[in-house]
Amino acid sequence: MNDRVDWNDLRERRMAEPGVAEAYEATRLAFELGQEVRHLRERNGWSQSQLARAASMTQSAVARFEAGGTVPTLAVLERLARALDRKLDVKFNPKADAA
Amino acid sequence: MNDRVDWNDLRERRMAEPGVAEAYEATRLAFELGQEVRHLRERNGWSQSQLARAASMTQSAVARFEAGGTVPTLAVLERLARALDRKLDVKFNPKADAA
DNA sequence: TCTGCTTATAGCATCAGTGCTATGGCCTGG
DNA sequence: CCAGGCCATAGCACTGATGCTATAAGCAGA
Repeated sequence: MNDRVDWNDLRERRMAEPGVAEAYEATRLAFELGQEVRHLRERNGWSQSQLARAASMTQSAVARFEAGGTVPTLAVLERLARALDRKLDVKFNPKADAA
Repeated sequence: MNDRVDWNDLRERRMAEPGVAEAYEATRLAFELGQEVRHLRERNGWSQSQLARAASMTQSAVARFEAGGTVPTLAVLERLARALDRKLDVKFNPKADAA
């Protein structure tokens, strides 16, 4: 879906930067969250515009987010979760027993 | 420990604003995360400075965060998780079966 | 009491995420 | 062929989160 995208490059370049191993994780997380949201949204048969409305944001913001174009804010994630009728969970789990 | 703090006020006022129910959640989450980190940190017998070093940030940033002064970024949470030898988990769980 | 370590805040600069608006490309149904 | 809906991006302004530096207060311990 994103072949000539520009953010893929951006992301890859970001994750390649030296000493940014942690940032890499954040970027990866952002990407995964984006995919999850897209998944949930499609599961509900909603368009980006609809989700946007439900989450008090714009279609462009949703697109940007789903594409992993930015590392989302907790506030945004919260709104999306609400819109998707989910519960946003953020926690520090022991490495071993991953969730 | 934060009696004459200023952020408590700030936070409370934030959460009181009308139509900011979602933002409220984010603020609350930030607060809880701050407490959790503080807890973990103290459990390890570390000072804010030490944690800061380990997480590539400054003592002031850690203090601000622990006090719930700001809604943290995923990047920061990620770094803190690493420093505390934890795994940052962010997910959209079904409301019913809370985590 | 002076020293040193710890936490709480304050400014200030900078960067990144969001909102908003506007396209462009794609597809599908008139 | 045109209209309309959907998604990907762009450009711009604004706001908020961080980093950095410096300082004040509280608390030992020498």
